[in-house]
Amino acid sequence: MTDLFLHDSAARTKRRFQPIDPAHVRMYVCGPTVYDLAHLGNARPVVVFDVLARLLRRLYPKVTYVRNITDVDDKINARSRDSGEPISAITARTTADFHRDMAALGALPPDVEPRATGHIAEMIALIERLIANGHAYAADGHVLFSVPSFGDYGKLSGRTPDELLAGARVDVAPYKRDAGDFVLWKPSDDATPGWDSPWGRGRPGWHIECSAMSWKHLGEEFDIHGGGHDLIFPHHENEVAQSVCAFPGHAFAHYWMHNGMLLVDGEKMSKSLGNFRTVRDILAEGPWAGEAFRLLLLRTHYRASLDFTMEALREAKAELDDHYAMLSRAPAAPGGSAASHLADWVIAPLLDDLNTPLALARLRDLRTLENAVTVGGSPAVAMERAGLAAPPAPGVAAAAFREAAAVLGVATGDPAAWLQGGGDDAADVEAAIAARLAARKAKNWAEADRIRDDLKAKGIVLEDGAGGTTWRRA
RNA sequence: GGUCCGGUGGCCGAGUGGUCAGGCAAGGGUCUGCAAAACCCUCUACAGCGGUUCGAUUCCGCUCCGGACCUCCA
Repeated sequence: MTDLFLHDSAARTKRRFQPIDPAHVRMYVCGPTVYDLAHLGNARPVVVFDVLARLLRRLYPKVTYVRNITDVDDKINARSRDSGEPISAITARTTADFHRDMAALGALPPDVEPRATGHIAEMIALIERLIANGHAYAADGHVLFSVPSFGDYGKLSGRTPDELLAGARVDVAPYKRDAGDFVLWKPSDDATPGWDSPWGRGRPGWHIECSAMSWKHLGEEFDIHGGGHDLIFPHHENEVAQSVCAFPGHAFAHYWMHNGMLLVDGEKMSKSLGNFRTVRDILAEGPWAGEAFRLLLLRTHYRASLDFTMEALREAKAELDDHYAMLSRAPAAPGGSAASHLADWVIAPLLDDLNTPLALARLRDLRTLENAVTVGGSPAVAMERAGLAAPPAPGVAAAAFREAAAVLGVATGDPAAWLQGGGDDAADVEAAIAARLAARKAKNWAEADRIRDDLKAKGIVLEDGAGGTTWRRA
């Protein structure tokens, strides 16, 4: 395997990935604020960084992937006020919903999933350091980060503080020394969650939690920080400011990765626009929908914006149908070096800034190769692309497919379950197939076709192959 | 208004200074009792206008269009 290259948002270019410690790669990704069901846009970073985590685990002996849960936030407080549901109930339920939805998308859990409310002490410690270092000040019950105290402020998002202020959409609070200063800690009234602190009972600002949790679980400096593109400013810009100023001499995240936005009808899906669709909505389409949506997400490069359509979801399902059909008919074969070599060929595009669309195209070539040697046909074109001089033995391309697909987290399920699951009439289908076989032996084509049409009406598709008749649900 | 990203064939979507992306859809074919599946073939595009170059879809400039960010956001 060759080197891994990642697009670094801070450098605005692709950089060769050089881990701080090759024996232990560390990655932090911004997780959800748990006050509502995850929408489609929330799923994109989860799936994208799930693939990156899988890839890193293939390349390095140890990977620690941290993704937080934000369970203290004014949106949660507002939700509780509106609905009357206790905050703890909202966050517990929404966290469980999030876990279930992301599992349905085939996303493996992160190694550590810290909760903001479990890291209040670390946040306070961080704020105290910032005050001691002259980068923060208490005012009117608040603690604010002093933006002018950090010369590199704006470097990540590529703006100057002046530019940022030019279009600011908010009124400047009177207790701010500088209009760009942002809140680290704010006072809570009796009806609002709060923790005792040197500045009185209060709660953290939005950005300090990620600085605290990444510090606690990954240290002052770590390899990769990920999240949605819309988080670059202000969230990540402020995180950098907090962490670098709290720990002078440390660079915080070495690589910043941001996924593009998911659009619906050409516009960003967001709660404020009210055009969001939940992951739950998609999962309701059928047992296939979670994996199909995952594939849909990976069919577009992670940094490009992606316009979601139901048609694209159905196309992704059709692609999985074909993948699983191939896997179900391919003979078992030992992995071996031929298979590993082919798997590496599929995985290689991922080393170039996670080029999942190209990797998926090569995965299809593996399917073509296996089909050609298993079912019949010419493997020539796929062979040429894969750089093969001779067709692989039956089962080898399928073994390579499974190995590569595991890195993408796509088509990793049981083929029979995918193709034939979702019903309890399997025995009836088998009986009908046997009856049709008898009719065919007797050259009673009318009866054979009647049985086939009968099954088709029930959503069962028959396929007569060299090895007998197989069936699947449409 | 400022900053940034992008416009690839009917649709989706990689990539490249000069010989192939790929998928879906469509049409044709091989196979099949007929189908289905599989495989093969066809469909040859890079928003527009300039510039650099022997040569530009690829680099540069301008224009048009779309999107994101500018202290809620994945």
